[in-house]
Amino acid sequence: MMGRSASSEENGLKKGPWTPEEDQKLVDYIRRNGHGSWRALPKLAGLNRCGKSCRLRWTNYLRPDIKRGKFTEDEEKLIINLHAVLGNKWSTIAGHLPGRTDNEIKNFWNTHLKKKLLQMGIDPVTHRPRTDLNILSDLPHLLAAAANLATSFFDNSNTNNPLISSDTSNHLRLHYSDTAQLAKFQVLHNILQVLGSTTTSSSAANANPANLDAIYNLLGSSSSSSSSSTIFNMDRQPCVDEYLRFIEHSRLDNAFGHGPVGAVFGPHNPTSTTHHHVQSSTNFPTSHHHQLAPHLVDHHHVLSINHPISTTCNSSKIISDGPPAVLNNPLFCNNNNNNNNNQLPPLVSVALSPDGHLETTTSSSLMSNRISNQNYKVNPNNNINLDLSNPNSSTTSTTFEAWGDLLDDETTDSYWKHIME
DNA sequence: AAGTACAACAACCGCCTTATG
DNA sequence: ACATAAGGCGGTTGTTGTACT
Repeated sequence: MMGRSASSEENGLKKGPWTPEEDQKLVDYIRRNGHGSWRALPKLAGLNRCGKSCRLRWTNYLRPDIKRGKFTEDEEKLIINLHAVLGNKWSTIAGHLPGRTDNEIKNFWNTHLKKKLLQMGIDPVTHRPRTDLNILSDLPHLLAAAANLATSFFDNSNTNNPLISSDTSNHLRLHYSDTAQLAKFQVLHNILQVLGSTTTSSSAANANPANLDAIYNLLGSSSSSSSSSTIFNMDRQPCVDEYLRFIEHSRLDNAFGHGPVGAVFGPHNPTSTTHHHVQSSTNFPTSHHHQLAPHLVDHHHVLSINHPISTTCNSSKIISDGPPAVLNNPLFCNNNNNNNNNQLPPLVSVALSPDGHLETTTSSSLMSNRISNQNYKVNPNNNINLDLSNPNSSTTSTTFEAWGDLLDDETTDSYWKHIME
């Protein structure tokens, strides 16, 4: 038995898992008559269930067009991409995966994808590097996980790996020693996020010099173990020094209230009134549900989105009553063209192109266009249409790729310029 | 072999929106 | 304009299956 007790409830209606006999009754009835009114259905079909239970059983399990079985890699990537844009809008996400139900996708996310992202040091809610305060205490584990992941992802033999784009330019074909450095840098990147994001909180202790020393030591010890390796063709030590100076700089900036890093993950400060179901209220999830990944917003393009648009997405009415609060928050913005040299780059950006396309892009593809992107096309009827026909969709930028590109891209963000140069 | 911990997932619950009178 | 019913959505629960000790 699964789920709830199968015993009769006080109203006399059965709950809990469905028996094959019940399934048969439901299927037979709907085949003959359609479901009609769900409330009336159970009686007519001879089922001792509430209509809601019948509807759920039909839509999530018995419907003939349901695809069962393991999620494919493409489906997995698509879910991650859609989640980065839509948040926990499971039904909307399900609308883009034929044959999959929202419930199935939700379960898959909670049991598989969430963990996968966490293991990579990526916050599954924001799709940004993890910022939880345990990250420092979890450093050894994270480092090991990152190294393992990076090693496997950058294995040349793994051609299906989402971190490796289809291009053959050897951008990402790093040697093992470099891979290890890459992994460390990824961890450091996370640490930086933590340091920056906690300096305005009561946990500012995380940014104390002792922690910086610890980080420095971490890298220092590594430098002696692989003396010849370099990071992206640069001497490591100056780079590390620069990185740590950057941390300090960010920290000090924040202390005086004008540093960008510390507030990157701050409140979204929504301007809209309370919306319990954001799908009918704004064209972006609100901070109330923590569904908008702040990094989705690209400051460079945000201004052009600053007009009311009414859109529908997968038949759910979405009305914008002005730009989401985060769009007005420079702290969530890319730094392509601003003076926040210290701000970390967003992994994915949302942009409205001149011809009215709402696009999501990775930090690197903003510049290099090397990786294709999901396109949300706003058609004349103001319907957002996720273009899945894109032949490059199998190489669509994901958080994984974004990380790879993030470390690979030498031109996208002045932040990385600042560090690397 | 038995016990324990965890993963998986169907099903439920409560809340919200939409439809209808 | 309002009340209520119905449908839909997202979060959560609780049992089963499996891996591990």
